[in-house]
Amino acid sequence: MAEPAKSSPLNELRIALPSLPMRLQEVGRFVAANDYDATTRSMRDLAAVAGADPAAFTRLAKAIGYSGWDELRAALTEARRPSQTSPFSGRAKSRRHGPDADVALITDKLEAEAAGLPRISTHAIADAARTLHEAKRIWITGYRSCRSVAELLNYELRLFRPEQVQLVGASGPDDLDLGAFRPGEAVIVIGFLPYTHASVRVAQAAYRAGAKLIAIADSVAAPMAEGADHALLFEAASSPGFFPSLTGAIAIAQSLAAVTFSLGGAAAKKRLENTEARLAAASTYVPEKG
Amino acid sequence: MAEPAKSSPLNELRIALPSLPMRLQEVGRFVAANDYDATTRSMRDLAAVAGADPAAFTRLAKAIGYSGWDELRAALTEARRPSQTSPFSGRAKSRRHGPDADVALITDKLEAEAAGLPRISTHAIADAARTLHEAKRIWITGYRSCRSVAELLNYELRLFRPEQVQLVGASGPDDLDLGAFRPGEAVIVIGFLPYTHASVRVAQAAYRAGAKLIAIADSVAAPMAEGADHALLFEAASSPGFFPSLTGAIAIAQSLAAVTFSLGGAAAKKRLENTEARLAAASTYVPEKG
DNA sequence: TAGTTCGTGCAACAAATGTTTCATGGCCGA
DNA sequence: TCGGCCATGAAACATTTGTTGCACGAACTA
Repeated sequence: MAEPAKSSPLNELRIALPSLPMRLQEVGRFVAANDYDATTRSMRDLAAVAGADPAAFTRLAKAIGYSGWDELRAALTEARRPSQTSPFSGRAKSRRHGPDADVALITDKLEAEAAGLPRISTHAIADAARTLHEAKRIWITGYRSCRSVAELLNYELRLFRPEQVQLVGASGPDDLDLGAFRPGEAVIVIGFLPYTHASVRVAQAAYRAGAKLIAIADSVAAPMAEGADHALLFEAASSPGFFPSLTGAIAIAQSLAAVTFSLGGAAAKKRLENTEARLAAASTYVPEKG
Repeated sequence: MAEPAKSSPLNELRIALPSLPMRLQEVGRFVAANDYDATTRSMRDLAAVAGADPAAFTRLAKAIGYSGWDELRAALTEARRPSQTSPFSGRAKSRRHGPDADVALITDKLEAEAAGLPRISTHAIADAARTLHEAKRIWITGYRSCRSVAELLNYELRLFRPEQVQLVGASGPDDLDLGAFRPGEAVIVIGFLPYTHASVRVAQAAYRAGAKLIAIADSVAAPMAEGADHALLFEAASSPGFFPSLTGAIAIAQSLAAVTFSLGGAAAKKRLENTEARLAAASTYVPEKG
């Protein structure tokens, strides 16, 4: 009993998938991966592309609780209906109690974050990327929740500049790295209110060492942004009483990496391809099914 | 001759409309206004809704240059295919050279990400949060770039449930943790295309152990989302040639943490306050200046 | 080992689809 | 007013659709 929410037909399919016979799993995955074609093409067409028996689709539909393929397809069709883009469009925002309160809370949060993204200064990011491009070495710092942003940046930059990018504190105490800053290098510090002492120390160390400083922060008043060569600002403030939002910081980090890669030109592309080839060779990834 | 650009079937229809017989105009307008149903429902269904003769649809198709209704519908279907991820397709996207190219690139990226955020299923997040709330223990997994999301989630959840949240692989090889999954616990897996083998293994381990599985992924077709109790989907596809976007995943993670905290009520609030007090006492943060 | 169940492909089935034909009715020009 | 033309709806058509019954083979049980 207590079905876990029959929300969408794709969901039901996904949930039931592991307990299905092998061939039904195959066609089920095919439907999940090509749900648009599932709603528009005929069963036999799908079977031909998927390399399966037409009957399998009927059986699949019945296996997950529908009377037949027609009914499943109708459900998929309704789920994809474009006018349904915002099922909450009413925006009643009852906000009172019950589960709806939580939903409204998320909706508000997402909308606020979506609104904040376009406010990011793209020119500042482009300038900062140029600094990164010219840097002999790149240090990245982030503490507490900002550590996740720092690590993402570290990961993406290392994809095409593996030897020159390093996370501060990755291979020992931070203090060791702080002494290693040199002119011609770039230091990225990520942080927002309340600011950690450690991040401020990094910023100061970068300043003293004559390294370029790029601050990703929530305010020009942030201590680590003071005197930074580049200040990339995002909006962290969100629904009161909750953790600040890192969505903007992540968006900045990703854009920064993308532009830096773009500036890297053919050389960066080559490096990235090498990295990807190495990962593929190690069979890190699940092969895509044609 | 000299067709005025056969861009989209809807366009051809619109252009040819005035020169058509009255009843064909009616049907044509109906198709233009309900093109989604035109691609999914049958000709007779449409005729019933439009209050017209089924044959009119065939005649309409032939009147604007198609061999029949099937061919027109196929054209409409292709025109609506979602793989053309750019709803802004108009977008001249000068993209030429110079510094403006980079700026335009970031702007596009941010806009696309902002558009993707409201499409996240808030109900699914609320449901998943309820599962987390009831879980005796919470495991979090993410590899490669998704590790940053996993760590953010780990950080935020540990703020108010320190003893019950753990990053898979944080204290030794992953395999040790995989064997520790138990019924009544929750496992969160984050990943997108290309999927790592490791993340799929975690999902399977969770399934076998009878633990609740929450998948944060870019598609219902993601291997780790199969059979998951909750699938939270975001859009990772971004500007071609660049890394997939994690903005959506971060937004989901933050919302999940926020709602879970909200469900925790007074107890969670108390825990969070304790944690904050401890951090402040260690003078981790720079004091705010009044 | 023998018996049973279950998954799977093939082929035949009835229903539904798109198309065509035909008859009707209105319109315009002679 | 008559005759040809075209638009239109209804019905018959061949095709395609989704479905189901059946047979074969693998996996499991006793």
